[in-house]
Amino acid sequence: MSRVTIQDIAERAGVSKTSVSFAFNKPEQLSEATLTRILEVARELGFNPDPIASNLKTRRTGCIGILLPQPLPVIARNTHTMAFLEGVGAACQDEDLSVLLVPPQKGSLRRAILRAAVDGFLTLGLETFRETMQVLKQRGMPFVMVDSDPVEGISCVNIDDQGGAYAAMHHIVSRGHRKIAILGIRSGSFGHYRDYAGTLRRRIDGYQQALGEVGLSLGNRNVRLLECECDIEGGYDAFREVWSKRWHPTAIVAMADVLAIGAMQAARELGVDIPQEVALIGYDDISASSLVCPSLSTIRQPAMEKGRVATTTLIRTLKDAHAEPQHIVLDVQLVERQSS
Amino acid sequence: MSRVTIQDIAERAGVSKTSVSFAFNKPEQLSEATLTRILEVARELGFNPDPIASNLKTRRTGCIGILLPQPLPVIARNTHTMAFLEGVGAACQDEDLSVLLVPPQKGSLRRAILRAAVDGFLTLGLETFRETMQVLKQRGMPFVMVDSDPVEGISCVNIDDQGGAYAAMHHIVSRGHRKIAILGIRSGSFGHYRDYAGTLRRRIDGYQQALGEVGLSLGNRNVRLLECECDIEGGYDAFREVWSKRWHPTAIVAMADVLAIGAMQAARELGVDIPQEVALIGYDDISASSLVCPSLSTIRQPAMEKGRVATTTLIRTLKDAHAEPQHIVLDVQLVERQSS
DNA sequence: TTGTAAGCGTTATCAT
DNA sequence: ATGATAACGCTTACAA
Repeated sequence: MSRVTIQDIAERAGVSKTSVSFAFNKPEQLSEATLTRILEVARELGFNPDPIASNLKTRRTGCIGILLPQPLPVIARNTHTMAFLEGVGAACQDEDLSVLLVPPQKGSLRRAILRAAVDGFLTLGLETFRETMQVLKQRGMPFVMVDSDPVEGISCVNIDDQGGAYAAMHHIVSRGHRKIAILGIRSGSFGHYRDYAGTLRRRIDGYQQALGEVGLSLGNRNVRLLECECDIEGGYDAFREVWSKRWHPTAIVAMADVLAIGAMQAARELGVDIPQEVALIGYDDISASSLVCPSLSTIRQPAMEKGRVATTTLIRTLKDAHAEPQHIVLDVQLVERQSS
Repeated sequence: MSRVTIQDIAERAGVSKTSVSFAFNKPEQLSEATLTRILEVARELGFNPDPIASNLKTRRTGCIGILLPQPLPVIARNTHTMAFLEGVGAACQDEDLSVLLVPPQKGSLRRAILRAAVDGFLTLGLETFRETMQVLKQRGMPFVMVDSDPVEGISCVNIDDQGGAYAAMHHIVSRGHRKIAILGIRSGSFGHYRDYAGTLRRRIDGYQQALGEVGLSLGNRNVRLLECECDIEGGYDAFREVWSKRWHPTAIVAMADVLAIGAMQAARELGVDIPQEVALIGYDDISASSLVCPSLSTIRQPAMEKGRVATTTLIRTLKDAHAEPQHIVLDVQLVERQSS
């Protein structure tokens, strides 16, 4: 028993393929009699229009892709990304769009982009965004970049990364800390923070700015950067590593709450008191941050809002290819809690 | 400037469409000379095979759909689901599959299923699984059901819901609690827990079993069920509601950790001590549960493993349509922490 | 190694 | 209100 097609229904109902198509897409064009007859036959044979064929013809998939910088398992572990997804979902609901998660294929985003059957892309915190942009443009597909460096002529949604990082570090140094470990996010420029781009770059800049105001700097002996896998375990490992050395910081500034929370766990295990022995501040304000003990000071960024805004921007472009590209920057906010 | 197709490349390179197709899919079939020429031309014109057209012809999309029982924003808020997704992602990586998140469209899963361009589905905690199964079968698409009632002839992955629920409630009653509030998950059978199916049904059964052993029962005056939206806020609201009444439980058993954590927040705000005044136990063991204060007793279920197993099962079916349907049940485990 | 030609299952255009 | 027919852009026997 091979696949039932529109053709089968047409024959069986004694009408043309056009009519069958109408029955599903523009029922109002059909007389009630034929409509019900067609639907009846379709139900009998268990027919439904093939979405792929339909996609090909209409050049629409009803589906937007989120281009992920890392494999799905890593992404799913990051609460902040999930909050972003929440916003995306909210914006998609009204338009009945589905969301395709597009991680790198065999390590290559290029492949992944070229194979994804979607109407448009959201890119999330790309490092290699120059190259990726190229591929996206080549596919001639609308896209909105989130957490990358703004680019002329392309819609971008960002948060005030530098301002937030400045606020975090300022908070720390203004409390007198002068021995500071920064838990960074491991990236393609591993070991070379000077080569950072996008979000990472701006955050480092913000940290540097606040450090500079008290005569410190990342090159300095007393300010150290560790680049971690961006999950709880990454932060956990980082703290243990830091504490295994002779040099101990009096404060830890993490580029993500997940890292801070991991560090907190390690600290607890090692009997290191937070905030007495080490002050700790994160970035993101994920929902766990207010729940942990001690509660985590952090920089709140509107992750969900970011997802929502990026998605509505994309949808606008989807509907009107000539919509003006937007550059949007969302505000962040220092949240002081117990960990600092 | 219209879309560049395989035809254009063929003409420009002076070869047939076949050869161009080979260049991208079976390069080894081509002489080095023609291969490079074709690729050269393709690069020049910025051509890449259209995935949708390719999907139609090959009847493969390289994409599996996760059928979600609720809108995406709700799902994204649930850490447990995200852990599941982590497992799905892990299993997809090797096969270069993407994941399409398929929430109900205009409230209807049916519509969503029929429009999704995927190779197979994972269903997640469906309540109306009878009807949904029907639609899935109609589409003739492989699928694996997760967290539903097992069905003959269809692969299902479940956890030992009843055993876990029994363990949770047993833990509570064995500590002497006789006034108990259960925070349930709001479902289609709202207000009628006797109509529950699937996971909810089995958990309720497990609770009942343990309650029965000490002469209690859900119908009882001192065992109350509240049905909550399954997120932190839902648990928060529920606790406030419970505490606003004259009747106060000495223990709260939540069907999900997110609910328990929400309740914990409300308790803190109201100055209610956990576990002194109320003992609290959850279900799932999401990552936040070990981090909150007091840390949350719960039933650990292998969410990620569930995702991984379900996905590999689906992949097996994808590769061999005649693979034996599997019924898999994963174990759970009581985790005693401070909240009880 | 490369070319020819027949689909894949729809939708869209233009008639009638 | 309904039908004939040509796309949509690609893959794949089969032939050369």
